[in-house]
Amino acid sequence: METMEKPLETLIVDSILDAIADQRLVAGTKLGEQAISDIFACNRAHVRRALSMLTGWQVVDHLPNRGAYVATPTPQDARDVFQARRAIETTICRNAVRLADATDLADLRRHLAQEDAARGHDNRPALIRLSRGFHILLARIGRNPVLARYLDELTMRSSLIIGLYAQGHATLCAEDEHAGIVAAIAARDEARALSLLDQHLRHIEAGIRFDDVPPATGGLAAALRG
Amino acid sequence: METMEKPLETLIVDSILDAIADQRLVAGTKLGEQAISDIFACNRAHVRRALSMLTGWQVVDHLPNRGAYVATPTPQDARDVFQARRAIETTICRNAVRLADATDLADLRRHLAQEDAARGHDNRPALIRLSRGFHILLARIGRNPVLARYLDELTMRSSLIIGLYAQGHATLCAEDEHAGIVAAIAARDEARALSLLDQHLRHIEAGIRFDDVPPATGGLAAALRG
DNA sequence: TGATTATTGATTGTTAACAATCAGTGGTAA
DNA sequence: TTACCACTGATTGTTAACAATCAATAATCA
Repeated sequence: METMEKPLETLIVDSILDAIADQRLVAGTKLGEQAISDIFACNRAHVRRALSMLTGWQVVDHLPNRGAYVATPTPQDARDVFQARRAIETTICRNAVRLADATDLADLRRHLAQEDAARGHDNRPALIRLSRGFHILLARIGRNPVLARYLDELTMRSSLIIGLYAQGHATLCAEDEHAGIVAAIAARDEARALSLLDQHLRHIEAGIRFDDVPPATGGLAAALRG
Repeated sequence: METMEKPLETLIVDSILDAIADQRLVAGTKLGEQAISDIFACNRAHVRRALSMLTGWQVVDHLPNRGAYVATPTPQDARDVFQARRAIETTICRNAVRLADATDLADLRRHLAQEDAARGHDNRPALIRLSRGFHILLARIGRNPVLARYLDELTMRSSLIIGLYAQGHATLCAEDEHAGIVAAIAARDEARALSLLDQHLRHIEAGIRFDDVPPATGGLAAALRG
C-alpha cells in the first residue's frame, strides 16, 4: 500500500480556508509570500500557486505588485452572497428532505447535540465552526457536489462578512433554529423545512450592521497555528 | 492617461474559457504547458498560473505529473450542473423581472434579433455563443455579480456537457424559447417568466444522451486561434 | 513647520537551469 | 505472438538567482 500523497498546495489552501471559516483570519489581512512559505516551510512557488487557488475561491484579492490580501466584502457583496445562499440552500434543502436516510438523520441529530454542548460551555470558536458545519452537512446530505462546492465558498465569504459587520452583536446562529429544520426534514415536511431555512438565513443577514467601521487586522502566523 | 495594463494570465484564461464556451475546445483535450506558452509567446510560469485559475473554474482537471486537461463531466456532473442552473437562474430571473429597465429590455430584444439572424444563416458557432450569451445577459440584468459569476461557470460546464453528450442531436436552444422569456419579463409576469425558464432549462437537459461514447479530441492550437 | 523628493529595504515578478516523472519505443524471453 | 522490461524523449515539478516595483524612512527646500 502506498503512502497517501499530500499535495503541499492543498495543505496551504485548506489551512487558510479553515482560518477564514473560523474567523481567525479577518478581512484585509495581508498574506505575504515570505510569511506563508516560512510557516509551511516550503518554496515560494507553492505559496504562489496556493494564493492563486484562493483567489479562485474569491476569498483572497490579488493586487499586482502589492501582494495578496484576505478579501474585504462590501455591503453589496454581503447582500449578493446571502441572496445566493438562499437560492442555493433552498435547492439543497429540498434535496435533503427527499434524500435523507436514517444515517443522515443521525448525523444531523449528533450535530445538534454538539452545538448544544458548545453553547453550554460558551465555546464561541466551536460554535462558529459548528454553525457553518450544519449548512455544510445539509449540503452533503443533498448529494449535489456542485451546489455543495458553491455553498462552501459562500459560507466562507459569510464568515468574512460576519466578522466585518457583526463583530459585537451576538449574531451567532440564534438559539436553535437548526433544530427546527432537522425536525422538518425528519418529518419530510418540505414546505416547513424550506420556510424555516429561509427564515434562518434572513435572520443571520439581519444581524449585520454596515455602519460599524472595520477595525483592523490580526496576525497571520497566529491565525494559522490554531 | 495611462495605458490599460493587460495581465497576461487573464488573456490566457479568457482565451481558453472562450474556446470552451464556444465548443472549440472539447472535453479531454490536453493543455500542455509548452504548447500554450508557445501560442501566447510567454513564460511557462504564466501558463502555470493560468491553468491553476482554470482549475478553480472547474473546467480544467490537473493530474499530478501528468498535466492539465479540459474537464470531462460525468453524467452525474451533468445532472448536478443543470440542477444548480435551475436553482441559480430562478433567482436571477426573479431579479431580472423586478429590475429590468428600458435599456435592459432593448438589450434583450437586440439579442433576440441577433439569435434570429444567426438561425437564419445557419451559423452554428454564432448560435452557440448567443445561446449562452442570453443567459449571461439575463444574469447581468439581475444585478447580482455573485450569482452571475456562478452562472458563468455553470454555462461553461454546460458547453462541455453538451459537446460531450449531445453532439449529433440538434440540442441547440430550441426555436425561440428565449423570446417567450423576454416577453414575460417585459410584462413583469414573474410566474410566467420563471415557469418558461425552468421549462427551457429542462428542455436543454432532456436533449443530452449519455449512451453516446465520447469520440476524441481536437487540436489545441486550432481552437485558440479562432 | 509642512510639503515634496531621494533613498533604502523589503516584497513581488520573472527567468532559466536542473531534477523527477511519465508515456511510448523497442527489444528480449517464454 | 504475447508479456515483460529497460531505455529514451518529452513533459512536468522544483529551485535559486536576478530584476522590477512599492512603501516607508530620511533628507531637502520653501
